[in-house]
Amino acid sequence: MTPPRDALSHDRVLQAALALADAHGLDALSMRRLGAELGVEAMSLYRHVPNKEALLDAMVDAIVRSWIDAGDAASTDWRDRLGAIMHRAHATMLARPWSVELITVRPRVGEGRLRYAEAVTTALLEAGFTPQLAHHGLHIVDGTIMGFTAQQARRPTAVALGDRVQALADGSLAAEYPGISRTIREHHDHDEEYALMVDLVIEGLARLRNGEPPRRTGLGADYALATT
Amino acid sequence: MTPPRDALSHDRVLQAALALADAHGLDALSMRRLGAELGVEAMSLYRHVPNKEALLDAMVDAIVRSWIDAGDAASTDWRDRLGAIMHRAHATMLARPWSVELITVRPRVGEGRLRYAEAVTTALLEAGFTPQLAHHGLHIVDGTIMGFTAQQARRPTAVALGDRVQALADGSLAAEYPGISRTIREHHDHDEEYALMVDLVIEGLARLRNGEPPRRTGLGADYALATT
DNA sequence: GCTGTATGCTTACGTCGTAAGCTATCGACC
DNA sequence: GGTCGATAGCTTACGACGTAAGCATACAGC
Repeated sequence: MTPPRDALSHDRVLQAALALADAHGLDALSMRRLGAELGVEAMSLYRHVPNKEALLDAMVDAIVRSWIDAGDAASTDWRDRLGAIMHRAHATMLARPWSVELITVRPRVGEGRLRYAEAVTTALLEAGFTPQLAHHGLHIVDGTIMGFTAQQARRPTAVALGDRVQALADGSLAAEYPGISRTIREHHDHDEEYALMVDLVIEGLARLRNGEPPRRTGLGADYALATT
Repeated sequence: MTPPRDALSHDRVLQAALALADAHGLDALSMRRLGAELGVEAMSLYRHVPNKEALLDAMVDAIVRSWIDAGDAASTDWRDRLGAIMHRAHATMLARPWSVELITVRPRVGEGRLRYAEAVTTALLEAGFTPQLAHHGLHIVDGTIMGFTAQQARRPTAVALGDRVQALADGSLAAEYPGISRTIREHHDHDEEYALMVDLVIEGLARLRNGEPPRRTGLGADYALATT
């Protein structure tokens, strides 16, 4: 009945999943609905994808793959190479807010993640970082990208219990939260702020490479975990 | 039938939810199972919790609340105060790996999160940061905590497609991923690495406060998002 | 003792991921 | 050209899930 021209395939399923998440969010991505979007029953998808988990992993990898770019290696300055990757990662994740949750949480490593890790690692190694420090650097860069972006993605939809955010903004909670009340109304350019953090991290990495001894902070205090 | 001594309450439900997640992970936390754990039907929980979302939010807030400590304000050095908070946050999240996913993703702000944000913000303000910079600083600290911890929590369970991680470790993929292959075998103390990043971030913040002009990295390149 | 209110239980609905098996199409070969 | 195996999609079904609606019980205040 269905002409083989619009036959399913792993890639068509993947693209449709990305499109569906883009259009209606991650919660809307059910196998049934995804099938419907492709004019097909849910179970038909299982001919091309082992299960939903694998599909999510493939989505993550497709996105992470776009973080690196052939042009990166052309630049000789490791700072620019790293900065470009970090900014591209940030921009692509924010363009699909649902991806933040997926990427920060899924542990499965695909081709895309490996290539991204490789790009960051070699940039550091070529810049003269020891293997040990390059390893640390990868994790620091990785954590920076994910953490800042997740925090930023969380913000627009942030709602405090009982509209406390509103109360903070108009100053009526100034007694209880004086610090936040003073800062919350600052004008705020998110991209600018991210650029600030990227520079901060890259500069910090440079100092590590140059062997400047890190100053140990906050480890003296007893920060034993208080299990509530 | 049930004596009123072990009556339910919002708090008892919350504690049971935390315990259940601790024992069997977040996926095991269903209303039915949580009820069973309390010797009660699932629907009975709804007398004390509006819905599952609210319960998850309460769990997050209970954990975040433990990140700050009355002792923090005692220390005069803002670096120590910040460092203590960051290390405590890291430790408590890692003690309950399932919490990482919850905390990094949920946008709802409760009492605990507000108090944590307030603690970080006032530490920065009292250290002489401008409100604008203190605001940035809060987000940078927040991003650092979440990002690094999420990345670390993801790692132990990381599995690459077709055991590629194994292949990387024994060097058989050295041609394709030379950088990773060189660094992956480095001995690795996660807490040490986190301490490195905490110091890096705090040092970076200190420089910002002192007005050292950040060096702009990676913004020249075209990092336009490539929508796959 | 009566009654109103709080608490937990029962039943039911719609959704989810996916296992098992059926059917229909099509290319390759005798 | 007729047969046959493989491939792709469909049907049905099961056991979860969150939660809406209404019932039953048990206690507090009069």
